[in-house]
Amino acid sequence: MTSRRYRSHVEEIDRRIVALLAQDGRMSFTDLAKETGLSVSAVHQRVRRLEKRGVIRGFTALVDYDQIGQSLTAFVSIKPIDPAAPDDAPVRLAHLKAIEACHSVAGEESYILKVRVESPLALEELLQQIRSSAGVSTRTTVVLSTPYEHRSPDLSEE
Amino acid sequence: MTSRRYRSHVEEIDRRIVALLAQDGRMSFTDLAKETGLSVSAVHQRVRRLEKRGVIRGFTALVDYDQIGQSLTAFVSIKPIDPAAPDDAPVRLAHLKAIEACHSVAGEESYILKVRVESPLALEELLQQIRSSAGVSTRTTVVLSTPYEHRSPDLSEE
DNA sequence: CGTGAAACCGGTTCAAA
DNA sequence: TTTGAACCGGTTTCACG
Repeated sequence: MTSRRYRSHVEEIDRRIVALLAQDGRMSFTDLAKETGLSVSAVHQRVRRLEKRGVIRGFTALVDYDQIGQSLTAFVSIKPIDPAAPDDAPVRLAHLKAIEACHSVAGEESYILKVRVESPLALEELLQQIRSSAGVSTRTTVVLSTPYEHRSPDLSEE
Repeated sequence: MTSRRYRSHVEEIDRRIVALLAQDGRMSFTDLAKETGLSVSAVHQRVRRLEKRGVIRGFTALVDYDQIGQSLTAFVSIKPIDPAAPDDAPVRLAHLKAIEACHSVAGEESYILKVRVESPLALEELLQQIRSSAGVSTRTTVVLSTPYEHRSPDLSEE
């Protein structure tokens, strides 16, 4: 153990497992066992525990949405029109399937939404739905291209 | 087939497969076969083809970074200090592991970065590295909480 | 929390249509 | 492109340390 800060051995292995599964979500328990030096069933147990604790929230396929018709991505920042009204935008917007993510943020606006739609027309319609559903004004930044996305942070040192 | 626009049967099945794997990246081929009405090996072939075509770019575990020490998320918008200089920010920034995504965008700024770090101090250091590596000014929006993320768009109608 | 063995189930390949 | 069969390898559970 030569790291500057203390970290228990089990945490170290769990981080390793998480990093490996972030890199390849379908890696087999057999391969995880080889990489971590544990037995297959020990790794199996740890992954189950990580899922139950919510450290691993699930597994997903990374999809190239350009190739399946959802080729317009945008960030939509929203701001309540009535600052006194209850701030329940996330719930009010949850039914809109085009919204991939919703982040509450510090700063001028209150939330940043990441949205994916088929076309500029679909974006226009979506923005109207967002404004009327949540009682907000919107500021939209259209994505032109994405050099990279979904890179997994380095967990070896924190 | 009662959809308004034409779509071939194979496309329909591929979309179904993609949607299912976006929902559960570890779903077995056996279950995919049941859901799609195909045989196991037919589904197997289709998934392989989707991976080769790049429609499925890979598989990953969805990680709760709060629980593993990367608890500060932020969006960093960047703008070149010299607008005449070559615009190679993505390559110049690629070595910074804390940058999870890089989007080229329309509007006031040229790129939006999504970053994850351990602490405010680490964010400060990262911003300095971004500015010096890419020759840009930065505008940072700190994420306070994330009501939802990684929701898969509805592929049934596009 | 770790292990190895046993039983089971899913992945992968193949020839055939 | 599809299928089913056959084989192989991974998953899962178990009793034990």
